[in-house]
Amino acid sequence: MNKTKRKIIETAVQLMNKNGFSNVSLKQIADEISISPGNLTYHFKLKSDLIEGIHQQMVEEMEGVIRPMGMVDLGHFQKSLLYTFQFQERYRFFFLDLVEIVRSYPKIGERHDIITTKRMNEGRALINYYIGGGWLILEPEAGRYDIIVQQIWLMNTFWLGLQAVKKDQNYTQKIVLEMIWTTLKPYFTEKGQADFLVLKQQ
Amino acid sequence: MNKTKRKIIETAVQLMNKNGFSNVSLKQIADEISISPGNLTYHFKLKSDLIEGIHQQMVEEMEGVIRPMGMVDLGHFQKSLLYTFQFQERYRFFFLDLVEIVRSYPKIGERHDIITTKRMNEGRALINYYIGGGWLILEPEAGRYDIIVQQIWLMNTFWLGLQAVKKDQNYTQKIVLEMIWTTLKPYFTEKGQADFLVLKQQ
DNA sequence: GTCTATAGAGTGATAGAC
DNA sequence: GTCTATCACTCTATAGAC
Repeated sequence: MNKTKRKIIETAVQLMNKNGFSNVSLKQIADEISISPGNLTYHFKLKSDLIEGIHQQMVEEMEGVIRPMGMVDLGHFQKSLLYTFQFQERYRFFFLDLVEIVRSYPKIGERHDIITTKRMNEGRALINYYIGGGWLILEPEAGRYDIIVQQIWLMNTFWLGLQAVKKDQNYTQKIVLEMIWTTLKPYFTEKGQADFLVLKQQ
Repeated sequence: MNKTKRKIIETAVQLMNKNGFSNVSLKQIADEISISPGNLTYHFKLKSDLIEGIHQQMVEEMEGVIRPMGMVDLGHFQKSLLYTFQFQERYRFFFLDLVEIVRSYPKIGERHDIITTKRMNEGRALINYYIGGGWLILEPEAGRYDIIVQQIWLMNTFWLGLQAVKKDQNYTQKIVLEMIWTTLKPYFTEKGQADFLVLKQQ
């Protein structure tokens, strides 16, 4: 990808994070970067091409990062969450306006759906690993952990919205991290409990 | 409020639920209801007046309903959730595009923030009541139930987004209800457990 | 209370010169 | 690869007749 094309995407993301997805026009992007609207059109024939280009970059960046599947301990989950938070802050607009984006660009919706399913499966696999390793208790009833994975996914996906709506209280990454761990707390074994306390002190 | 004004609000809500908040124009509303744009402007001088009018109606409707505070058993929470779901389906657009609405109309944001704080406090009070009544165990660590209230609020506020993003799986009210109850399950006393089983069979 | 007509700004997209 | 110019459209809001 050439320099201008890259710059366009970078600027678009930056403006969307600032003003919200629906409130950024092609002209605005062109002005910010000091190129002509016609030039922008040369690089991305349609607006949807630009949006899909941004999403493509997101996907690559997300996949490109080592999500260490050599699961060693509870710290893996913690690291995974912290990376996700960082990623979400970087593409804030996407998670804040997710519904509108998916509605307006169905292709992105489909791709995101696939990714989501994949992540939920990974989450479930991680829980199984933690059960096997003696950090989490056996599933107390059929489907319990599946529901917990969904809870965590929902919190992890929409917490930026919570932050945007309730501005006064500071719903920081730290709080969300706590919310997510709290979901798992009742299911810790003694070993899990002990390791979690160590993790918390770090 | 006169008939036309009422009709405008009703139609606006209906169109926004269908097409998304940002994708509904004043002209569209006027066309749908077969009045002139000028007439619409007569009833709501500015677009923001219309949006605030809709929100006003939402608030009134929400407050107008008896949220029975004579808390008797776990069924109260269930009823309260089911009413909320119904309300959310009715004003789908608001919860799906909450972030964008709050961003574009700060007045609504402020009002909504106050309501949210109030609801969270109600949630915490309900949990205290359930502890006192022997349905829930004592707080296992300081602040645990506060976090749980926030988890429930987040799930309850953004589950429609989950539904919109993951279309294939059916994230129905039933599933969300289960997600929310699952959050409380580990904290049931034996009495709580027993009463919940009865509730589930209804 | 309802209408028509229109202003004025913004949108995405196209054509063609350089 | 970048520019200018412009089209066709949509949006909110206003003015004034009925």
